[in-house]
Amino acid sequence: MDSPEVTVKTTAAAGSTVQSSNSPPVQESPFSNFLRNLSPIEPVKAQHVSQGFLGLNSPPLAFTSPRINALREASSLKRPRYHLFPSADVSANDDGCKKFTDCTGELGKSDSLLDGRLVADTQKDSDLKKFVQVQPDISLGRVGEYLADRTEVDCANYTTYEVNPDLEQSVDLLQSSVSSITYLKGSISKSNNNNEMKIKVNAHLTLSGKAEEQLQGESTDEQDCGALPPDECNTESNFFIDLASKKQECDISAQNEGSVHEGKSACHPQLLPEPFQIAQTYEDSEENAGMIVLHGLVDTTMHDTEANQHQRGFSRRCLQFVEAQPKAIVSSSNSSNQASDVTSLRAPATPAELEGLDSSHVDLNATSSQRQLDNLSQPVTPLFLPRPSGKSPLTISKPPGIGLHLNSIVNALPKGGAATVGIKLASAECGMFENNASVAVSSMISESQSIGHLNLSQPIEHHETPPTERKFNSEHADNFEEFNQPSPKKKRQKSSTIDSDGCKRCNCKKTQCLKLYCDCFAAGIYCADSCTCQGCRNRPEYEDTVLETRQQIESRNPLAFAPKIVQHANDIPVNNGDDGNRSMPSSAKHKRGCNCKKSMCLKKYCECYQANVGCSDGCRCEGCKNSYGRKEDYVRSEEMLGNRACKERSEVMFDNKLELVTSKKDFLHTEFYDPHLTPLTPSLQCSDQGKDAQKSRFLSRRYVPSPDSDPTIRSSYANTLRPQKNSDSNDMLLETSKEIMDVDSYGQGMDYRNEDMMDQLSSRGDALADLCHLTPLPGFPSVAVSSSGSSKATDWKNISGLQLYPRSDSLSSSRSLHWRGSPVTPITQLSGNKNIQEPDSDNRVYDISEDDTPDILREASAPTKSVKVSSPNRKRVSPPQNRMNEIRSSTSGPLKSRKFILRAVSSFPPLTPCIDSKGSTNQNRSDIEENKE
DNA sequence: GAGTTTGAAACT
DNA sequence: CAGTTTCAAACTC
Repeated sequence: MDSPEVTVKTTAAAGSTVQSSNSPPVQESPFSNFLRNLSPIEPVKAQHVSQGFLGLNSPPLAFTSPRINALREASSLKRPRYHLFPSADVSANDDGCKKFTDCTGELGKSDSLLDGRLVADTQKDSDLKKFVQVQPDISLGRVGEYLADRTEVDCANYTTYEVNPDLEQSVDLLQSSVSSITYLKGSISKSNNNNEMKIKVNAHLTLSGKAEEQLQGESTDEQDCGALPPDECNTESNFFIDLASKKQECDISAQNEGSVHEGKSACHPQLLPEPFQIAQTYEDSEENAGMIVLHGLVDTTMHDTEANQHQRGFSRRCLQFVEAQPKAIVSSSNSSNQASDVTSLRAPATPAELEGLDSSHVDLNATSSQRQLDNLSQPVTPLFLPRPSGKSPLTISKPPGIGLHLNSIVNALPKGGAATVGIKLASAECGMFENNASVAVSSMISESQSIGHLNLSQPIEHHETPPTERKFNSEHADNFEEFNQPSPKKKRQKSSTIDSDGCKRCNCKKTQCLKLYCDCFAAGIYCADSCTCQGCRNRPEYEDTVLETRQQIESRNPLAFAPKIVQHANDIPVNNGDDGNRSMPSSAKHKRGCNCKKSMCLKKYCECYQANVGCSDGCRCEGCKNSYGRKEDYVRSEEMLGNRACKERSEVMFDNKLELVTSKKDFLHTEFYDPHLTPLTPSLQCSDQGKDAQKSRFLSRRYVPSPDSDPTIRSSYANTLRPQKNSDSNDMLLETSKEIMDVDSYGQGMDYRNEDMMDQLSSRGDALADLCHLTPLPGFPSVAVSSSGSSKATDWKNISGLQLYPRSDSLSSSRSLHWRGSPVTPITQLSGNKNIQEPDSDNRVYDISEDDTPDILREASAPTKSVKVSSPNRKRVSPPQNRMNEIRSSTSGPLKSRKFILRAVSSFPPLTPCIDSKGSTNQNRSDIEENKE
């Protein structure tokens, strides 16, 4: 674990571009050696395992929990991730959020809320400052950065934070003596009178010091409403930010960097690689409870039953399978010894506080926005993590997903414009028990990404939801739908399946809501009161039954609960739409594909269409006229892309190799160590596809509100990406990063993330591109695995990156990153690596990312896309979990290839790209902003 | 709101 | 794996 921390720092530094000067020695020594010694694959596994289950450093206590808990965790764990993604999406996509907000005033409010709140609470800030003063090294600075990014704070301010001499020293110390570690946690929670926004920030800092020091500080603020605008008070939201996982920090930081704009460059990414876990939980006292958890890493230490309980409390309606959330929560709450808990902030406030601590650099501009957001009460910000490196804050855990359940998507996205983030989060909370894997990943975020809305949370207890909140939620939900779906149909959905809250509501009569026929069940959420189902057993009361049933279903089809929509590597924009607006979320596609015969994929009978995704090669549809993209077009585009991608990649690689080397080293460190933490980030970092982006579609968009609704986002997005496609490697990177982000976002959150990511990546896009090329990470087998739904916690943990998988689709190059996260991926990579330049590679990546299970299966398979995956028949094909595990663990066949790759890479770590990407982000961001404007 | 259509899920 | 049945959403009236 020690090493990871160090690596993180180094990576951060690299990201900042300051790499060479500051961290070089430190960075390389521990990690590089380690990496060199270890085969690339192995390290990843080891870390991965440790993190996943054990929690980063945390003791296995959490795991010790009874089997029952374990089961839940397995499923629940995934869920949390899921949540994470959404949140991550939000956080990561700050820019995107803004854009989104711009498009929809409400959304903008939500964004502003986070920022504004943060800013608003000066007191909190003071508290934070104190905390910070006590331990300057603490990663909190990162948080501040992150916040700053959100608020568009000057980088300089962060730099002060980030560049803590202490940290650097600590790094050195670490090198010299790994044994000593300082662990810090800061948890900040804030509760509002009416609405509770609790943000707990647990920052674990590991300082390699001679002596081990544990600092604990807790501060609790309950200023809330008083300080905050009354609006905020309306809803209760709990944010938990755990900065526990070091590894994740790297990823996050990299991602976050994107958020930081120009200032980033100035800022030095020296922040320690501390894991961040940010979990946001929204509770509608009434009905809705949503939690978003961002875990870079899962701290086992953090796990507490309390956390679980807490969670449950929050997610009333949602099944709680995720470990991550609980952990995060627990960590914040318990933080028994290790961490200092600072509770006080509302989500928004926290960032501000953090910033304030350091230098109060953060711009308070957000305040105005804050107020706007206040009403929302939904914490959009939740997920942000401050980056160690400083410049840009962070990355957000990507949503799990990319792959979103259709259901989840529906729930999460569509309705509220303003609350998009919150909504997403809520959706995730709501339901998603998805597969273990899915949960873990997303998530997206997200996993699959989605957040339960207010309704989701409805616990039995909380049936009562204040009308006001409900309205609020419903409104958001509506917005969401608008985004996702064509305006005309929105209404329909609302009336029928989606309830005011934006949550699904079913009408099952014979299945007791325990089969996939039930949208609620399929989405991993409990049925709500609004459901008109008969004999419903998909309720918290029947949790055991639900879990059992789920397991059964998963046993038959591991991917049953995995997100149905996966992002695609290809970017080819598909505007098939009848509506010009409706460009496809090109990058996304339905995992299994549809089988429509009479609807021509123009009605919601078609799952692809329903998800606002174009049909792909996996579809068996007849007479496809999917407005989001026809199957035919898809196939063609892919063919075309394959060739182009190869060429581009090869070119870029050569150009950028040199530059990348340094950055890569850092990156590798971070990745290896961090992979677990932030599976999502990798994808972002490595988006190979960026290159391919041209070809590739914009999958992520699908998550994003429908183009129609959200022109701004798209436009910015499109602008940034497309124009640059072919030109420079940097451009490529940017594009890729964007895509990645989209993918990552898991759908909804994706866009935002992308933006951030872009920013981060932009500066070092070149490096990233190279890396991508150089280190063909396998897509994300892991993701696939996770999605596959290994219900088991272990799998989930291993897969931690699952959420990422969605992204993986988009990014071929990113594979490397993914690869880290998921051991399995390597296999694919291997095959892919050889042929990085090969045309097929794109496809492969694509496939990997796309398919949940397929990846695993593919392992051995050659680069060629696996049409199979998409084939409808696959439905039940999901690979056995065991197998997946084996694959992950197994180093045999794949390993060889991996080793080969790694060695080559050793000179430049695949990870480095991430850093670079981060650095680049700034530029990207600016671009994005411009586009927005 | 009732009835029909549709395609996924489940079953054989 | 293919074919059939069941199911509930989507859709129409």
